[in-house]
Amino acid sequence: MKRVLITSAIPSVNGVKHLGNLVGSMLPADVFARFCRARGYDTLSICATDEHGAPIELAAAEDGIAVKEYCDKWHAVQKDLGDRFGLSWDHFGRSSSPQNRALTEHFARALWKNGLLEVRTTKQAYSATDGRFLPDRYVIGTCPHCGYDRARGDQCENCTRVLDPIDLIDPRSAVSGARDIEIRDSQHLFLKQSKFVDKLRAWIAGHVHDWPVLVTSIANKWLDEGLQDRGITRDLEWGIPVPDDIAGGQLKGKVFYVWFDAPIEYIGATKEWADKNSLGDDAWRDWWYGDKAKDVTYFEFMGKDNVPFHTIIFPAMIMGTGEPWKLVDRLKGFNYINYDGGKFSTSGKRGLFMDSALEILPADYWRYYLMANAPESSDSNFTWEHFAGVINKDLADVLGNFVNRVTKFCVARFDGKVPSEGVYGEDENALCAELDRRVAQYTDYLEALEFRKALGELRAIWVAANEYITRSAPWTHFKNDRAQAAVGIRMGLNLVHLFGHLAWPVMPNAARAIHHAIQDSPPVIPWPDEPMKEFLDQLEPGQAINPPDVLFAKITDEQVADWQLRFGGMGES
RNA sequence: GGCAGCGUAGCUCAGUGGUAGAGCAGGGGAAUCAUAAUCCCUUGGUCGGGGGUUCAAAUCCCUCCGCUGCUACCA
Repeated sequence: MKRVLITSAIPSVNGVKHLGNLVGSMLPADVFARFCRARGYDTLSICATDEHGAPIELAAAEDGIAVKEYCDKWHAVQKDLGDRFGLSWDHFGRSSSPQNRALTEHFARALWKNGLLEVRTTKQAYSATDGRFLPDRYVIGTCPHCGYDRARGDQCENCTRVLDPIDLIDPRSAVSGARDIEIRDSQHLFLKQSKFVDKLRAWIAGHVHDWPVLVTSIANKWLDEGLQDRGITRDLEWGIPVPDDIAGGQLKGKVFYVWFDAPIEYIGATKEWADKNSLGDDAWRDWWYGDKAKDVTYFEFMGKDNVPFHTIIFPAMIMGTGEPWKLVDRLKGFNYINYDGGKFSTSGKRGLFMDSALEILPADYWRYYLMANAPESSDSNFTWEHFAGVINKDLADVLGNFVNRVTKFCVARFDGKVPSEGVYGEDENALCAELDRRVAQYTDYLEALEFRKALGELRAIWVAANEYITRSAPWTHFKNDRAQAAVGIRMGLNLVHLFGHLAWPVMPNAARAIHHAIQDSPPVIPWPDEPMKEFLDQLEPGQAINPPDVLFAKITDEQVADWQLRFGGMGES
């Protein structure tokens, strides 16, 4: 059986994610995972919260709670929102887990043993008032180039020049405002990325045809600019401590850089999953390690900001262990979705976040819209008018109304049972032939991770059903040829049944409601692989149906106006 | 500054050498089962500007303009 491993870039634990975060990683990963399960593949879908890094430490401090407590709280919130969005992870882990700590230590030891890590002394900003080293971006001061007085230590926002905290005039702590910034020596571990350039280049060259241009161009850009060795430890309290047996204990009290342990958490979370279900070590290792994992196809989903970490640093780490860990096979990167012409912003609370999205509409509305307009070839733009137009036309009018008109007619004229009279003729054969093509195309697009095109094809399938029922016109035939009307409605009901199957990866709840109009559905609604002539002729005549209530309520102009007001935006960023 | 992506119909986007496309919006018609939902026909573009290669360019090359992103301690 085909084995498919799916990971989505792990979201930072701090706060509720916005729709931009969702559309580039978690949502497409879930649509694909559901599709794979529907096709009967052996599928493992993994995500987690990324719980390390200076911003998280500082956010906890701001809330006046311990970092552990902060992470517990927001992990639970994100898990709950994921569940409510229908994200069907096999496991939603935590990068702070003991499993990830053990694996991170393992990776570091293997890299150390292979001579691919080295200790270097770096100059770091330190504030005695804060009692801590400050990451570059947490030192602010006056830009030496343009005089902007709130330049960050890593870059001046005003003139965009890249800076070093040492360059700043009148430097101060962004945490406390303290001015006692001094530069101290600090020792850190560096990953000798420069040793991997040729290997990485060859590996990436092998994927120019199955990765998006976006991904290979970002990866090659990093290689072309020359890979610098990268610091993989930080002077922080919260994180995975560097074990004493590395570098003779010189790094006591330091933790690994968040981007060192975060990708390892894909593996860590898989071990968490195995442990939680008492499956034993082989259960997780067979997905990731050695010969048993060779038949696994590994898919990663992420926004473009994550691409360098997944095409350069993490692969270098894996290659550097010299151990047979799985490298990604298919890397799907996404651009950004903008909100009313500006950026989504977590800190600026601009845009639409997962919790408020669910307050106003069910998850499936968002799932459909976001995948149908996924930012695959370039950034895309969310506007309330466009959103309402798509939902109303595609979901309410084309799909929802089809289900409604067919089931209502069946109740009114055929006693709410699948009619038995008549036999399929030329029109039905032609429809089956068309749907054979279209369903195959839809399937191919999903296999190819072309979500926007896939959903366009799904929509075309719904349109084909409306065209058929118009040609078939059972409401006309009913008056003098009941058998002819029965054929149209029987096919109509079979089409509704088909829609329940086809929509499930994208809209699991709506798909279930549609399927329920015909009959109960299994937990995983399987993919309709058989010829349409068979699939669309399988409902038992005489079987009772359950006409649903309105499946998709239309969005009114008043709602659009209300939401625009409530969620701000309107072009300002 | 450097690099990358993008620029095609009013809007959102397909289209990598061979007669400019889809959906939505707009216009006309049909139908009346249905959430006034559907179906058919249709208006609409010198493919960001300019130059070049070619029998042929939205597509390849050069150049300019615009938007967006990245630029390694924000993930």
